[in-house]
Amino acid sequence: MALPKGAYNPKENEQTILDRWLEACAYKPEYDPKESRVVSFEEMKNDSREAWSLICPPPNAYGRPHIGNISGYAYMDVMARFQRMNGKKVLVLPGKDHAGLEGEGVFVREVLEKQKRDKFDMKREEFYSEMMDFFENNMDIAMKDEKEIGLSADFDRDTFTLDPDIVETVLDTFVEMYNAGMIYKGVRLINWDPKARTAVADNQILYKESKTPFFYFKYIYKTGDEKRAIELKNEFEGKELEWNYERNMTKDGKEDLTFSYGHLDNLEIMGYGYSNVQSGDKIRGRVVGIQMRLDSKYRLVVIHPDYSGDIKNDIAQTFLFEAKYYAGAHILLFEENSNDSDYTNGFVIGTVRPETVFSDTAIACDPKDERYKEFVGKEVEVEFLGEKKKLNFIADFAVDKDFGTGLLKVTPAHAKEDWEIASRHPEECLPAIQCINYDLTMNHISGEKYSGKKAKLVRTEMREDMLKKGNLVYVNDEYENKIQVAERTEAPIEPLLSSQWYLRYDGIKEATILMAFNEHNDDTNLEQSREELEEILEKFNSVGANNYLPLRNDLPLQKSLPEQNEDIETRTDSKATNPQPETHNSVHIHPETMVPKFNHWMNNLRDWAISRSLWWGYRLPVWYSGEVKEVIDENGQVKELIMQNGTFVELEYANPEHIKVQKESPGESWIQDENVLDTWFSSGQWVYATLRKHNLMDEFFPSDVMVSGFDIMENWISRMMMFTYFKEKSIPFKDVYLTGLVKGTDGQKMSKSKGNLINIDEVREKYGTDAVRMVYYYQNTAGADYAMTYEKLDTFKKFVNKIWNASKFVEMNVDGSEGVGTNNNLSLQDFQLPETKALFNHIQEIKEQITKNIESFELGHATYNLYHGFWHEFADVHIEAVKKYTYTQRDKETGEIISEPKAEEKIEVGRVLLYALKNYLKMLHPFMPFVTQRIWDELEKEEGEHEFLMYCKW
RNA sequence: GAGCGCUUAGCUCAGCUGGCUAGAGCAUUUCGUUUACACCGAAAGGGUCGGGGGUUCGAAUCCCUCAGCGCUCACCA
Repeated sequence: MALPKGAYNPKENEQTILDRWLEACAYKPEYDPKESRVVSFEEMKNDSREAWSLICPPPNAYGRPHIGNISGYAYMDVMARFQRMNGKKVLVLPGKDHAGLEGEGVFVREVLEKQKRDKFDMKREEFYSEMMDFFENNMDIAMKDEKEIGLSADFDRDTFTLDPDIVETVLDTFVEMYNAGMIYKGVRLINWDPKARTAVADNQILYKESKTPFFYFKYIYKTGDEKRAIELKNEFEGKELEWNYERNMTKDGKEDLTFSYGHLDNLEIMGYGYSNVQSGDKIRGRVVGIQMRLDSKYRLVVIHPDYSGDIKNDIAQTFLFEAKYYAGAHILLFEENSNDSDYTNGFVIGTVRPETVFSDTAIACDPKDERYKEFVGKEVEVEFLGEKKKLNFIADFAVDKDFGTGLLKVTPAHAKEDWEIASRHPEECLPAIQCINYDLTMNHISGEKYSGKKAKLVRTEMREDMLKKGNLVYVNDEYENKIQVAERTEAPIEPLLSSQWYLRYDGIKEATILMAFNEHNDDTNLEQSREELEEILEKFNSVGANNYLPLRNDLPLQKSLPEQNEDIETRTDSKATNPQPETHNSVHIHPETMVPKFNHWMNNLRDWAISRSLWWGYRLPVWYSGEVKEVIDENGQVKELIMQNGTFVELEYANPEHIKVQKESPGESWIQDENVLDTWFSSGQWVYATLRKHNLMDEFFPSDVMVSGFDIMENWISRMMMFTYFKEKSIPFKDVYLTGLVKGTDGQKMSKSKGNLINIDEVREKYGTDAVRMVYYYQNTAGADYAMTYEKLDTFKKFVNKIWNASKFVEMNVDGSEGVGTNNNLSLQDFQLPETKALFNHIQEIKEQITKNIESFELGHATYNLYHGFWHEFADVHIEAVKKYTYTQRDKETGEIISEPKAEEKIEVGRVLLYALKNYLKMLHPFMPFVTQRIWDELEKEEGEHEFLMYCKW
């Protein structure tokens, strides 16, 4: 019964201790610390201890948990052990994630490709079952890591996202949401990867710098006064005029065009080719053209008689410059062309993709743009390449009046931004028309000449054609932009229409914003006030989603967006008036600074595309009564057809003869949708899905804390809140602790190429698990990144050893002493000596600080208190101070005994030392479970002190 | 472009709602100790708390502004 000599050896002790905990089932809520045994499930439920639960975020089960996952376990474990020590019945529920897209990717790469096999040679069932084997194998490895870092979780209840019970819950939710009108199928814009022939998610897109010709083309618009233009031409062609200069404008930067303006009779005059004109001077120049504007005003264009530049090109650029100030201007060059089509006005629009013009459904301008005001809300008939078509003219805040000519062609089928504009103006902009096929050839919508040709080729051909037909104004060949490229294939993304399943967030979104509502949510952060949100929610809950929401259809949700120029004065302190939410129905995010970020995300939520064309995951519980295919019809609209009695008819999403949404097949002839659900659809249900599976809802729901990396706060935390609200009308958890990013040994972001990766086995072996854990906690704050450096590891290895040695000292001084007494009931009155009193007080103070810090999730502070308190106060000050009562004092030179320790004093010192040590061990235990348990094992227990520190009273 | 954050000792970082001479670890220098611990102890040096301005009796801490860096989102027809 004595701690062995020498330094603490973690390797020798950790496994033994871990095995004892596991064998005793000490991690399970069924463990009864009073009787030190495992009770039945029913007994556990009747156990009156307060329940506390934490559901572990499931790591991707295709490999070992990474250092970030493991750091998460360390945080979770502190909380769990702390709660046990405070007498709670604790459930820590671990799990593993199937990681749909990524999981399938890893399996295909790591297993199939190495075996030179192809997914598409396999049957779906065969593929699925092989993958399941692969995952099951990996899950055991992952669980080993969880155990070794000391995570005190109920490993018997480890849950996989594809466990049958979980699948049931997830699919039930899908059906319920569908029935509530929240899940719908619709034709929407997707990011089409033409190389992989699949849709890719927004976050799998990269942006690549590229030089693309930028076309300014004209939608010819006849104003009916072309005759007047011809008269002006005849009157002024080639004449030299003398006119009064009014103002001089110099274009900044590289393009050295100089303009001047003036009047002659009733005609405005614009001259160029003039420079350094003095105010008030007369200007003389030759008329080269007439500029017409959509409001039918005319302007003569003149150049300096000595001008020797490239008139045509200069005028084109002049025109662009002008277009910024005068809508729809058009210039006639008298010497260049006499084709009548050149006398027309038009809407000039810039684009890098003229081939999509055939899909335009509207022309949009900035609502603040005075130039086009008179056209907004009207239908205009325009001409392009000799064809007439009608377009709606709309105003939308997404258009910037200062960019280009301030006009935007709305092409909902082929541009994301346009799709969004269209969704705000469905009447004017929809249905979308698709003119490009999935193989990037043009389809029938683009007319006979281009149909069947590659879109890129058509773009070049159109340049010529537009010029001939008077539709081309100017091309900037030096234009630089960023094009979207698929991350995997590097193929340029083509936005196209395709049918997808979507989840509409209405109702659950408002609920979630309210859940996280706190003092950070002032009016500047939220589109809607708390009152409005509550109103929406009340409506959502009282009438049911189906009545509240617009019916499912393939139109995007109509939504009014706020005016951009809100009065900034309203920003003032709404902070003070915002009521704090009730504790029981709100989620507290730590650190609070993440809340505005969270709100930003929530306010910008769009309908979520939940289907993925994969095999690994939850296949959609959707059934079709016949074969389904997607086509582009004669009007360019993407439609799904379904085989009915031998012919294809249009698939009606609301027709139960065509589609049924249910878990079981409606019958043999019904065909199940090929897609699986996005992984977040299941992880978003993780809290209640796991607790339901284990029949623990009554006891442990809602859970207490969720620990997660801050990088998935938006994707995961918010979805758990939304799903849980939908399904349980409750918060999923009370607190969210966000962890930062673990950086490498050199303080840089960990990456294989930098060679700064941490090998967890190696580090644990060399420094011990307790030291590794301390590095995660020490001086770290929620959400902050931190580096796992060898210096820090070394520091805490030494700290572990310091605890070890100080314990040996205490042991030496209490061993055999009588009357150490009931440590749990000691008070200041039990101590007489100033040194023992001081130590006793120190323990009270530090305990108070540490308790407060753990409860407020300030683990960095708590470990700082512990490190500093144990080492520099307990060991360096207090232990040194009491030594004089326990040592025989000798004269340094002679070696003669000066004084002997007094028995009474020695006992008192022993008592306070043991008291201090035991309390420190308890306080250290949640952070450093192994070494503290090891030392605890050596100490004599008093009544009420449990064999396991995690069940000792805090 | 928008949102959020960071900038404190040579290095890595704490410092929460403003308050006594601004802290820790590592590193550096000096001294000490071998009766818990050399994986030790005592002490020292080292900081215009990114720059500038403001509020205040008082600011690293609050406000404004500038600069540099980082993350996230959106990318401009």
